Amino acid sequence: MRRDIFQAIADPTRRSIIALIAVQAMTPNAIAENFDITRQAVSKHLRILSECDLLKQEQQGREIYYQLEIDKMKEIDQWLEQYRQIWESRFDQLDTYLAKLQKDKKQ
Amino acid sequence: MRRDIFQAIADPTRRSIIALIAVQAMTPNAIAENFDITRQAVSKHLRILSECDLLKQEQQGREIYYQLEIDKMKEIDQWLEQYRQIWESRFDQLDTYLAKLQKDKKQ
DNA sequence: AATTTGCGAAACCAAATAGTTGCATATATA
DNA sequence: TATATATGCAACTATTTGGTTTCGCAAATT
Repeated sequence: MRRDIFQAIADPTRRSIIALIAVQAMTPNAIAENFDITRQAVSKHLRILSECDLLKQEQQGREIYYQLEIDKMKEIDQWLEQYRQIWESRFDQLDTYLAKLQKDKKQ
Repeated sequence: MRRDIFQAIADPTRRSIIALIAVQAMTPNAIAENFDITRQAVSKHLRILSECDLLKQEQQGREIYYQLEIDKMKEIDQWLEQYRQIWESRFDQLDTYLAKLQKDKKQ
């Protein structure tokens, strides 16, 4: 079973859960109140998010508080870095122009 | 059919295709040479990436050059922004500490 | 003109996904 | 002690996904 952060954030419900938890740690029941799906479905999302280390748990009696592991989000940022370099570069447009010249040459 | 950029980058093959095309525009055949799947499978990935405006096409005779629409990648960056604010903030640790105090109070 | 090449579309398939219901268990509370 | 609550897990289901093979078409090549 593939389980990485990109697959984790692919689901819109999971992105909403991440946004919720980013503000403050919450229990599965409290989270589920914000969605139209069952608590069990939320629990499965929490498991998926936990499996790729996006969440950490803290048990408080019979309640479990889920909290966002914000550092893990940096992985996406790191992946984006290579593309950020492209769009921030002023040579960007030049490259495109050169590629077009290359293609036109073939015609 | 759901089709957004987060679902598009969820697949590792598609992320590789994005990385390839980021360097220079390529034809489906040329892209497929880099993978162990059929050209048709690559074509389906290209369609998915195109459907969420991550790629643009340029026809050159019977060849089609696919190019990365780098601006679209900024959407991910924008989504990350809210979390970047969290991890870059020095109040980050304070918030966590306050949340813990809150929870401990309940015990 | 006949053939090869580059491509997309369609039909099909196995596996993964996101949801459900039902259940077991541990902790609070009456 | 009996009951209510919070949670995770398992079994099941419909849909989506990522791949395949087969096909048709248009552009290049012979």
